[in-house]
Amino acid sequence: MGHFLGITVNEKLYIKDPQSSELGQKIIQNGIILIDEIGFENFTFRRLASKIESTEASVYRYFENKQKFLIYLLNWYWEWLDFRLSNSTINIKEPKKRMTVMLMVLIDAAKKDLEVPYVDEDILHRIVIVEGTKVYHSKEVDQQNNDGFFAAYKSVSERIAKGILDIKADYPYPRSTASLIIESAFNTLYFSEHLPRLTDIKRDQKDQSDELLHMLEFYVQKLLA
Amino acid sequence: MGHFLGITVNEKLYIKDPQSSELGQKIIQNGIILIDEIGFENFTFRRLASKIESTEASVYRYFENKQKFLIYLLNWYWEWLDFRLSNSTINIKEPKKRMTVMLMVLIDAAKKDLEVPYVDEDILHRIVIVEGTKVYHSKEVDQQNNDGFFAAYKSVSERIAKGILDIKADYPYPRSTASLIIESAFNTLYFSEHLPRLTDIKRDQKDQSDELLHMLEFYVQKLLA
DNA sequence: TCAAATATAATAGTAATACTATCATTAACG
DNA sequence: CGTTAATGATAGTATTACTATTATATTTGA
Repeated sequence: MGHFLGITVNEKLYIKDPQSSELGQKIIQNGIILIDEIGFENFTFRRLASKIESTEASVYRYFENKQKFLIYLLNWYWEWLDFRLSNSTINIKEPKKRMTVMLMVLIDAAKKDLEVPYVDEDILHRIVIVEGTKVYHSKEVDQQNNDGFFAAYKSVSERIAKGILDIKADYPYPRSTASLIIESAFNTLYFSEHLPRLTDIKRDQKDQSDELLHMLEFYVQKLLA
Repeated sequence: MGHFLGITVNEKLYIKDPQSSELGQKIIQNGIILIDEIGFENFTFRRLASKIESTEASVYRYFENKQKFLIYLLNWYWEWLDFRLSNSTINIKEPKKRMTVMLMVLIDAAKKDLEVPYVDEDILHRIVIVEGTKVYHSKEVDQQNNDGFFAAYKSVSERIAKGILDIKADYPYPRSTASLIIESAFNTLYFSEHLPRLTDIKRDQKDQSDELLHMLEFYVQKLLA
């Protein structure tokens, strides 16, 4: 079982729980840094092992392969985000206000309420933006979905869908719109940096996340009008 | 330069124009089929060569590597889609009607108006849905963007953004919304098949693309209200 | 406290991948 | 008819993605 204040990751994603040992935590910590630095396609267990001054074989004792490792990290992120979404809205009764807070948490503009020493959540957030959709766009998606690899992502999505229905109970597309909001948030952050012609949010402006929040609120408000 | 009724693909994406020779066309045709069958991660030039009874070295004479090959195929698709969007709306003056037609073309519900013998557009469409976002989510994105690898995609997106502004000239987020529409359309088709809890559109229903069209029209109508 | 179990390190090895190079053969072209 | 261009055949290299084996250090618990 996973550790540390409740971030539990699907057991099928690892061979030996990396949160349970020092080496495992170093793998997580430096894996996040390395994937962010060189990108997932260039990332190898050999390089990671060398970075942490361990061996390839040792890393393989924790994770079957780098794909599972990435899914593990993303799962960790979605569990963490799901916790933060839950935690930050627990005392807010008004549906629209709840939605605003969820959007803030989603784009990471809210302050962190759960810190784990071996996970840099900001770097992990970047990884989720860049590599997030790769894991379910594979030939193994159906098998992996059966194994519950995407449960945490679906939980986040359903939480937002529920927030939509709380605002407007007869809204016809809560799930699609929830996915749309999540993907729009991430795409905007990525596009503003790399493909600016695909978005209206500028990278340079210092209140970028304000602008993004306004846009997402605009979407929600218009769609649920 | 590219061939066949105007599908021209960025020259930097290939070493030798595959549309100009029989072997090149076989590479395109069977490459599409093979990627669809086994997925891009399992796809290799060796396997492709064996499928077309040629050699790895021969395939490498056309494309530098499989990543460029995928970008080539996606580019081909975006050029083709851009042409169809343009072609199918050229005589429609009413902005809302134009948008509807564009949405229909986007989800492939409209009949084809340009057929190329060595490209199965339906299979290619599936590849775009599954592998489409992988190409720009890489460490090379900025260099590749400079080289114009995503120009065709941006052209499609801008065409839709323009369609949005034609309906409502002061709409604040035309580009983001255009991206959102494209990605929503593709995600819905993928999710309905593999991660149905992330969408409200069911796979089984026989009028699936009708439902998808309705949803996209709902989005456009609400957002531009 | 000693023996046993466990975790990691060190090393080696294999099959597949992602190419590059060379040379022979065929087709096409002027 | 001779030259050029395209493809095929074959081989080779570096890297990747693992698996296996043995040695050593650490922890545990009887």
